[in-house]
Amino acid sequence: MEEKKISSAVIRRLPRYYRYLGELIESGVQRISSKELSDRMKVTASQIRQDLNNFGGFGQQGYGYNVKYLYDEIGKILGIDRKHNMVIIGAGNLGQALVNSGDFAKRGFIIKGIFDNNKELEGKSVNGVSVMMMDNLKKFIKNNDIEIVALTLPKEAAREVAKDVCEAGITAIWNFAHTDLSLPEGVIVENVHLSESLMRLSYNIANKGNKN
Amino acid sequence: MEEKKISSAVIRRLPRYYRYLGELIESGVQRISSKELSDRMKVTASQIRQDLNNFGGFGQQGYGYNVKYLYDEIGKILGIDRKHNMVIIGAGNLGQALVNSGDFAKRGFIIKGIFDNNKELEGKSVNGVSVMMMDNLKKFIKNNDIEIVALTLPKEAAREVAKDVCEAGITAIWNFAHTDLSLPEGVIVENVHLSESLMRLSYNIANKGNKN
DNA sequence: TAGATTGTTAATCGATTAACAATC
DNA sequence: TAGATTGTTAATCGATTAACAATC
Repeated sequence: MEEKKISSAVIRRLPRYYRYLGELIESGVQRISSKELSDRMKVTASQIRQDLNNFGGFGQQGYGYNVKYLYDEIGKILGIDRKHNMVIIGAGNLGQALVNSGDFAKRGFIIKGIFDNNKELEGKSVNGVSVMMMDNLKKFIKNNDIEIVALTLPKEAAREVAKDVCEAGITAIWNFAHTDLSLPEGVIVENVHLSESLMRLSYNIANKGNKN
Repeated sequence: MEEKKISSAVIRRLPRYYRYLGELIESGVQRISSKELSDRMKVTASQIRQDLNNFGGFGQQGYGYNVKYLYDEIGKILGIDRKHNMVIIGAGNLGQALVNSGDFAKRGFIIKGIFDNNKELEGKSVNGVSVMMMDNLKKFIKNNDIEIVALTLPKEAAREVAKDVCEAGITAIWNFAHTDLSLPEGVIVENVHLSESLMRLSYNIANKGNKN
């Protein structure tokens, strides 16, 4: 108990550590110091040690960190040491692309279903998952132990569906719609706003050179 | 000259202001105070005023902000008051989804081409844009005034292609590959790491309740 | 043991919030 | 003019970096 609150800045960096450690494993590196990792990742060694020590002492003085061990520990912290069942709502291009991508399954995020309310898509097979109609959604969530809902829908529909799935007991939403969702207490939202990302790129193009 | 450096925290918030202002315009609201906007956006009024005043005084004492004017000004700051030509490299599911989406064109990001090195995709029409082979890429970039390259490729290929397009004069990359790109000085990268986003969601699921 | 490198405390830096005078 | 609300300075808070004692 009495857990200290971890800042979101730290959490934002964890998956990046995880990715670098994964690549180190692939290239056969077994131990690494915070200094060496800091050189590769272009962050300070101090930040790496501070970040990790939010969760425990994973290193050893005079030695550094065992790559595989640290990788596994960060995996546990991130909650990817177990499977997460997911459904995609919205079988448009992006929704289908998510289903088609194998990347998420590799990390334990299992796409159990994809939903839409366009009758023409009903039954269409996307990477072996067939598109279902929205009226089956609530029942499907309950019967298939679904934890995460990804919303790849227009904003108005997304707001409605978000409300519905929360009523069905969902507490984690991966939101690709161009809107913020206002949800009950305790429901977690992770937003992916692609057009905002592109605008930041555009800002940096427009202000290139103002680096002073 | 003597521009003060704007922090990336501010830049990250700008597109969100832009989005809220756009919705206010749609619902016919003509003026808004920082207080009122802060209530809607769940940020402090102080932060809104500080953020905006990095770029100029867009409001009026005793009145607030003119919604349409502020919207347009933020659009200019973000560099979306003009068109940006873009190509997508990697005609997989995600690449095709980006081409199929009309959202980017609406904001002035025009997808001029999509490339792959899979011969089977050559000539395939995606939303009216036909897939080209990579050996045409450099020439296409030069002849079509391409400013932004989106990389929707596996990481190894992305690193290579990034190098190539920089040689062809590209200075802005929208990177969806699961890797960081090391690029020449002055080249801008905006990363979209979907699996990292999903891991943050997973972290928050695993640590739900530790809100103290 | 000597050298290396962590874990952790202290110092610095930057971002957010509060306060209020300026002014529409 | 009086009321409202900005623009901006000052205060606070939090995150990052530096330093170093602990220890493998």
